[in-house]
Amino acid sequence: MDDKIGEGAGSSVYRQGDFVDLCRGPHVPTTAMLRWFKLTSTSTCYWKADASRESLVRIYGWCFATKEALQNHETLMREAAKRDHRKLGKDLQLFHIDEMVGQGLILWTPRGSIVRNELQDFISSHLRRQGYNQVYTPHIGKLDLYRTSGHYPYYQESQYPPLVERDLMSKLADEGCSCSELSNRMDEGEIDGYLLKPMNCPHHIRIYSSQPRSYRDLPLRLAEFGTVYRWEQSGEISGMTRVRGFTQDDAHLFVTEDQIAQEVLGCIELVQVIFGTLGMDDYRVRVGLRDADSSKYVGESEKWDKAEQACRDAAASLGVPFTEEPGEAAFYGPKIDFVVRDVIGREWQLGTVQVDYNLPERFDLTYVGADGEKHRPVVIHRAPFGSMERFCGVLIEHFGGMFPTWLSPTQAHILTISEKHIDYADQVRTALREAGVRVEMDTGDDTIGKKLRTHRAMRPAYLLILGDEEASNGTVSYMGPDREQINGVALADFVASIQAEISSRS
RNA sequence: GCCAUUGUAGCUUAGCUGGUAGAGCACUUGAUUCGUAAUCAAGAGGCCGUGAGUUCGAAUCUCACCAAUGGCUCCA
Repeated sequence: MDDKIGEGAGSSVYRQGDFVDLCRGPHVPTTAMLRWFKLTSTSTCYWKADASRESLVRIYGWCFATKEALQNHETLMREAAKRDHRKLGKDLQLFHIDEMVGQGLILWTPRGSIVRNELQDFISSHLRRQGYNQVYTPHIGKLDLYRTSGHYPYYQESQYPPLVERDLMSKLADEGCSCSELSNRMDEGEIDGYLLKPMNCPHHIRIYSSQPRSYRDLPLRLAEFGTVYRWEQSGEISGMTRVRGFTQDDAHLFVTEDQIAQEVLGCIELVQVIFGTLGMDDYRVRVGLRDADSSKYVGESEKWDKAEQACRDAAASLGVPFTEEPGEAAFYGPKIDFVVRDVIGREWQLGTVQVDYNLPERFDLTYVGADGEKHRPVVIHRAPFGSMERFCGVLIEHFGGMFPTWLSPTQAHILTISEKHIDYADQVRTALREAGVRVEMDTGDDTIGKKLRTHRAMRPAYLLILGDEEASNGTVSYMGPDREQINGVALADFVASIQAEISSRS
């Protein structure tokens, strides 16, 4: 009780029949209020979340005061289940996870790759506008790089174990080196190996240090859709939202101290633009600070204080409410996270902006100031989408698989009434393709009813229906994203309007 | 990783207390050429997650492993 409830803080006790519960509450005054209930699942958990203790059975259910409220909730949950990205990902052929490839490793299929590419193009266009430089770095790096960055000791449990060169391995085997000895000698830096990169920052930092830098070069903004690998416990892995290999829309901004506020703000504005375009307005802002257990973090306390204050100031200038949460910081610095809620109420951390005084120190980064002296830059880490995998997973659910036209894997599906209309359909397809529209065509011998049923299921932005009427007048009839039907639009007009819709990303 | 549940064709699934598999959709072929959410018919497709064990005999029972789902813990 002492460590759960702080000194002087209030506590409450609830009673229901013979059951007495010490709980923050609130509880309902009486279970008589919960007339309608349904048990939904059972699971286990541990007393005080300690896996070494015996497990307890937990029973989950829904209860409501009225039958209608319960039924409404059930309907809502059924609708939410239909939007599950794991289900839609399979039905709409957006991605595949293969047992033979491995748990938590996403295979992007052609349709899903289109969505990802469109998103990447979208963000890249904003980065160019904001003066970012695109870079590419490899997927592995020497262990020594991560010893310097601090990832190796501080982030070890989240990493795949190091790769050791073949010759070195056989030499160590000849010497009778045991696995635990190997591991110890790697920890002590006697043996080097390569690590699958868990983060992109060390590589980007080495690009910074590859040249002498002047204050005139700053801010230097290095961006990469960088793929990283993290060892997640098998039970954590889920669909696209929690995986072992993922691509961050990453960038590292090398700035002077007085550029921090402005650059952090620039990052946050980018996040807001992106969320705004995609209609994601159910998100909250979290300022992640370090907690009392200082062994989890690298760097000196006064640097942390400065960085935490910078994050607070930036969040405050946003004009949206934010929470400060101790223990949510990265191991090298505090951060501002954008947390979105999915259709079933789960929260996902997507975009993140982190202020880092520590890595510049560890890598001895410098720039020459106007005074001719060497100064230490500050690094801002930022990933407005978080990772392409998680972001696409959340987006699939956000849109229920019905992507806006610019993101839609196939933007127009052409359906013919009969084989008489194939020639005209070909013309329509050519016109759309030349306008850069992604088209699919069904000239098969199914009835139009069947074709509509089949193609609607794939959720294209537009369904075009072509028959005698359209072929003889050079028009199209279509159902747009709202599935309202519009008939007899001149082909050229339709092409122009869909093209405008796509290029404006509306 | 821990606890629980689950694993039958590309998808959704039937298969009772053990006697080596059925269906719908999708697919292929043929017929049909059709105006708004399933045209008709035929065909093909399964070592029942993997490996052991019990048994005369295992999709079915036992064990181990793999994977998924729901939680716990952790995270982008």
